[in-house]
Amino acid sequence: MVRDGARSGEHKYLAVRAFLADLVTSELAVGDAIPSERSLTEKFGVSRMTVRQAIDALVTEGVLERAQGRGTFVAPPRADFEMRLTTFGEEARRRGLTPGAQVLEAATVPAPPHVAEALDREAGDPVHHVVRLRTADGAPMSIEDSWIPADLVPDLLDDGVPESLYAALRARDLHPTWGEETITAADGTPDELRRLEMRGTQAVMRTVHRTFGGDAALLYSRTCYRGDRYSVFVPLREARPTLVPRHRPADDGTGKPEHPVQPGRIPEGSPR
Amino acid sequence: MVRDGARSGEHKYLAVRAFLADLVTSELAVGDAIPSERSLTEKFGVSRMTVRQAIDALVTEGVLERAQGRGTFVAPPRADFEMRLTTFGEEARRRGLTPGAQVLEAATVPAPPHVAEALDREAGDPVHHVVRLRTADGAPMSIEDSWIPADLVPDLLDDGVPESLYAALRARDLHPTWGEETITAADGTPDELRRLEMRGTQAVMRTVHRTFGGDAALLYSRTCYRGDRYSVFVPLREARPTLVPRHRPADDGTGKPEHPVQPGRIPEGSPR
DNA sequence: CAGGAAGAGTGGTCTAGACCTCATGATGTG
DNA sequence: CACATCATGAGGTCTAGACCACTCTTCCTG
Repeated sequence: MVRDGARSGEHKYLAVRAFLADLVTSELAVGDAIPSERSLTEKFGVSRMTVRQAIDALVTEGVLERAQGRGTFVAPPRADFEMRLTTFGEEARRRGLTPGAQVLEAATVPAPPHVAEALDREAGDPVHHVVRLRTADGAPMSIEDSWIPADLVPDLLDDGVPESLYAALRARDLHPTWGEETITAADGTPDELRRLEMRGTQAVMRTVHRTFGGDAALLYSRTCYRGDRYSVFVPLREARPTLVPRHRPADDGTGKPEHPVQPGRIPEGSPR
Repeated sequence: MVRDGARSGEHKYLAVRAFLADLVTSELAVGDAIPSERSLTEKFGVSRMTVRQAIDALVTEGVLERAQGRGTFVAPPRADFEMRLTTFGEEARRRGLTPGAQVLEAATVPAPPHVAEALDREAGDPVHHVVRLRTADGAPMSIEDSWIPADLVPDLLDDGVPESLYAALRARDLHPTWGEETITAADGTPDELRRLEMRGTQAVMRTVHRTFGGDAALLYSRTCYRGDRYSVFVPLREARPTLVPRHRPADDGTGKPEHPVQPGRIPEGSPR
């Protein structure tokens, strides 16, 4: 897991990987070939399996592509436009906009039932609740309702609302590792339309979002975006038949808990 | 690449992989441990590196999880709820609904400019154009505008509109491998609202979609979903700093084309 | 009984080769 | 000049070990 991220020479394959990563970012362009596996073997004085381990990592990350008989090449950057776990601020800056926020509410409160369920806590457990109007280049973009379990970051709101909730989490070693988002379209409420300064149209995009890190749910949020100013881009993978494990056998007593936070289940289904 | 999918004994690591995949689907439950690497070594009479190659594949697919010092375990099924390249019909059935379709238009026409651009063709090239009202359990769900290059499937519309466009593509060995989708929320037009039988609300979710297979764009579609009946679930990966290749150096003449269809570029960005 | 040490078993990294298939360009040959 | 052949070099698979790092259990000691 790489404890401090410091020394890259810990493992030989990491050294090779680092060399190749640097090559890709500083020397090569898309479509260029990297040095052959055997030449890397000599350059680093390692065995070919070790070189392949380094290359394999970059291939599964989508940075490189192998072509038998021809070589290994820099892959076109899909990375650029994949949906990722980012904050409103990071995303806005990436698109060349200046992000802003106006705090509408900020308090530590007992978790309402639906929040508790989403965060895998008990109803009534203390959670930080922040409501913000997000802007890009000064124009209102979305209204964001966020909840964070208070025990993870007790002092989150002590000095006012942090610029970035993610940054605050990361500062406490709570690194977001994955998340999920459910998107719907709906008519905005009069209050929302007013806050978002929408006039011609009234359609908004609503998202329900959860962020996970380590074993726990870190953040639950509901956001309402201006329909006319916001779009979401989603890459789709192949729908290959997926390996699905056998169902848990009637949960006999021997249960090994493992995986405390079972993903999914909340969204999309649950009509009613 | 596995040509026919027939012989699984071609490569030893594929045999091990197949054994483990079968184990996962038929014997093990989430959280169970698979046999240790060394015991698989004996069972199959292969070296440990070969066993690891098989396990690695399943780990990167998300089927298994390694834990140093403890073992390798069946991972919880994310697969279940990832956004994938599916058709309306498959998706509806997966949610327990009966899909239906009413063809509003079907013709082979010269590609309008925006369609040509999306499909990476010349404007005016012949494309099949199909407009359908999609229903689930009889209730209108969406209006779907689809374009497919005519040269890929010349006889697509000869016997009426196929039940499933994807199935028709697959039948011609044009397997969709990946796609992209841009989602926005907007007010439906009066015509759309009427066709979708929407009364209380008028927000719709619009998606612009492209499907790719092999080297070519196979399908371009614009769909308008009822906002009150449709939602999209998106898993989010970690936003790790991505390796970005050096920019193409002013495209000197030596250009190796490669990668004919450059992904993205159309959606989301392009403000201007 | 509590705490620590040792051992066993797991995955993680690594070697120094081997032979295979595939793509490509040079070399002949008709 | 066009086409087939072959050599070269790339990645793909595989071996039979080695030692390391980590986890868990068991057993011994205080």
